[in-house]
Amino acid sequence: MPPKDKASPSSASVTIRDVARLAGVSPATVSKVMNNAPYVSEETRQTVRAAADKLNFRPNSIARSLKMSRTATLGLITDDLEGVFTMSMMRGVEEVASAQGFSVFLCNSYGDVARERAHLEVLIDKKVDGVILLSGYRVRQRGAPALPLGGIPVVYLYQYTDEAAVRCVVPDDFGGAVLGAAHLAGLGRRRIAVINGPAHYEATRRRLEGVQDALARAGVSFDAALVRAGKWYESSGYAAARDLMSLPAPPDALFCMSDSIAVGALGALHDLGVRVPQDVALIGFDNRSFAVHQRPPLTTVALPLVQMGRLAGDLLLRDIREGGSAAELHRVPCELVVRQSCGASRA
Amino acid sequence: MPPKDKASPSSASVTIRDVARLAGVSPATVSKVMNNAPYVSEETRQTVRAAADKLNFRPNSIARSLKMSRTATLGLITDDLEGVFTMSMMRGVEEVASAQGFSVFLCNSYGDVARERAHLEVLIDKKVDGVILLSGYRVRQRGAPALPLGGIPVVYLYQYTDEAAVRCVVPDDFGGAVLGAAHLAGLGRRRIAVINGPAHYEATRRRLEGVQDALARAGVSFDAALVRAGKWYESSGYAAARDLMSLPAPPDALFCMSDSIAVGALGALHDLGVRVPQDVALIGFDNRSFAVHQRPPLTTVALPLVQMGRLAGDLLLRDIREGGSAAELHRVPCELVVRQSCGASRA
DNA sequence: AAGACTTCCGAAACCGTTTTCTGAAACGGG
DNA sequence: CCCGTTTCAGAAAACGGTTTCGGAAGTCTT
Repeated sequence: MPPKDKASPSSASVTIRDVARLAGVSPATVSKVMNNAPYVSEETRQTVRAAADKLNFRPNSIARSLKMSRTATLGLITDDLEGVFTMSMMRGVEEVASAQGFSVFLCNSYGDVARERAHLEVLIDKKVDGVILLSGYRVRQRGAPALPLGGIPVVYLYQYTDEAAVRCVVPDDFGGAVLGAAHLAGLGRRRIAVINGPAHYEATRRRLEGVQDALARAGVSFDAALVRAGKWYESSGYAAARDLMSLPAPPDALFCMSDSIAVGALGALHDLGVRVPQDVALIGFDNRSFAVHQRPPLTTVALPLVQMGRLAGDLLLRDIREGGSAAELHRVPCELVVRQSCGASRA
Repeated sequence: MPPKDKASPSSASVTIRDVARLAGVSPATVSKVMNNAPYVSEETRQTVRAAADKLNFRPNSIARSLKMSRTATLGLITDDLEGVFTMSMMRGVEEVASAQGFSVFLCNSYGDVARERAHLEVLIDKKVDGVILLSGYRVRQRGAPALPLGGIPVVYLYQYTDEAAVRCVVPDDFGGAVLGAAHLAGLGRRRIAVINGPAHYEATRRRLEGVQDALARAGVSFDAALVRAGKWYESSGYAAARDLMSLPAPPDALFCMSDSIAVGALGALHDLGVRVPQDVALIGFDNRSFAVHQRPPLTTVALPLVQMGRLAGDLLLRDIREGGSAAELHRVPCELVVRQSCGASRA
């Protein structure tokens, strides 16, 4: 009996009017029970609900959005979808967003301003309730171009900006460095060298300040002759480590500002025949996935990427809910993950 | 003069009626010129356009979607947002989607069926035009749960399924293995061992068939005693390599079915004092980011992740446009990237 | 018993587009 | 000069929900 239309449970979309008709009430009433609005009797509630799920009714959120002008939708624009830190942060925001019933649009700008702007316009047109600008880079981007945000809340993730009234969430580089340096000092290391990233990064500056602070507090002297700055990559770490170890009084610990640098340094130490951690302790930064697979496994300070993503999502959702938008800078604390390259194992 | 409303170029949303009023025409006409519909004079076209961008008019795509019941929106559900292969595939689909004016919703199911289902329902409610189910795992997922797709097109990415009328795109594991094995054979290797992944993976089976095929074609005999199966991880590669090299007649080449396995094997060979590539050639699979940083840099067969993503996006968009949906399985070809672990350098 | 609330429900307007459908004007052919 | 066509423009009806508003009934006060 294919002609019977009763057999198919739904197929073409069933509207609020359909369930109203079946329940013998008005569309308005159906709307009210679907939204748990007051002033509808328990009896009709039951009737309507029964009708609704007999018809397998699912409210059309497009229609709802049109009326309410809220879409329960976020935009996420990243400048490097394939960046090594990107996906963990994305996981954080996706997690809190979907937990609160929001969906997130994914946009990749490839670091191109025009593309970013285009994405943003589409997002605005699609009436997202807020957007997160996520940078896969560490570069501090001062004076970002004024974006055509349609008056919706924005938060910058892993990115600084000078724009007024936007929130930023970044890792607490200073605190992270303190953690690492204190660890080294606590293990008895006294000549602590640092192999830093490029000088123009905000992160490197703050991390360096962090080790200085921690060392001062621990009573070990900081030797400025023991710091090298270079690139974030392995080769840079390799060269710097060789250089440092050829000093008349070589260091007994290497604080590397990235895990990549650390594996480079590890290679140099290996080539030089110096033992890690017996002769020199080695610590990295970032907690990249390969850190655990080094020999010895790398002690490192972890970037709180997922937490940063979660915080960004929470801030944005709160702004959406409450309308506020103070220009706060949130530094989320790093975490020390100790493995074996410093000579101490977990308690 | 704050009371003047003329100063602010837009602020509260300007609708099609506003520009109609300013242009002195009806809303219908404005709609027509915005969509380049025929039967409107060039003169009014100009007038309307002028009014539109004087008012900075941006059409409300929610309203449009409501009427048209097409949202220019895709859903992408991944079971492992942080998976090592996920983001490259995502980049591919984002690329083609946004190039064609589509936005993509990002959903992370954590491999949890209930969560996947929940996401899917939200996507359906949000009236996405199609969805991509992206698996970060290699596991073949036969008989996936029948999902409540609301009659919209779906494509499975990096994932097999038995469901009717859905498209799948996966890498051509067989062809990739042929590439690698032929490379080894062409370099004169005769005793080629393979360190495989778990036996229950479709990928491992096909890859093994690939090397057998290539070897047969190259006239080098395939020794079944020279294959080991294990996990995808380094430790597995390490153990297998040691085992293989302790044979009375050890192999002169190791075909590792993942780059992780290969670096494990590389470690074993190093510990054993056998030289790579002089004594034994080593080839990996996947082209992971760390492959290039090995010593020697790893020759490997690259998974065509971005291309797979692009293809999935193209297929889906085509289905959306044309309504078709044949259940095709697309195997996209892998690519050999030769570095130094096999003794041949690039031409 | 009359008035003041309170509860319950539905008619209708609305959100901002698109799309008929109708009609007027211009045009062209015989 | 009259009668098809064709071009152009607008009124109005959707699309599928939410919300205001008013009316009807019921419940408490005095």
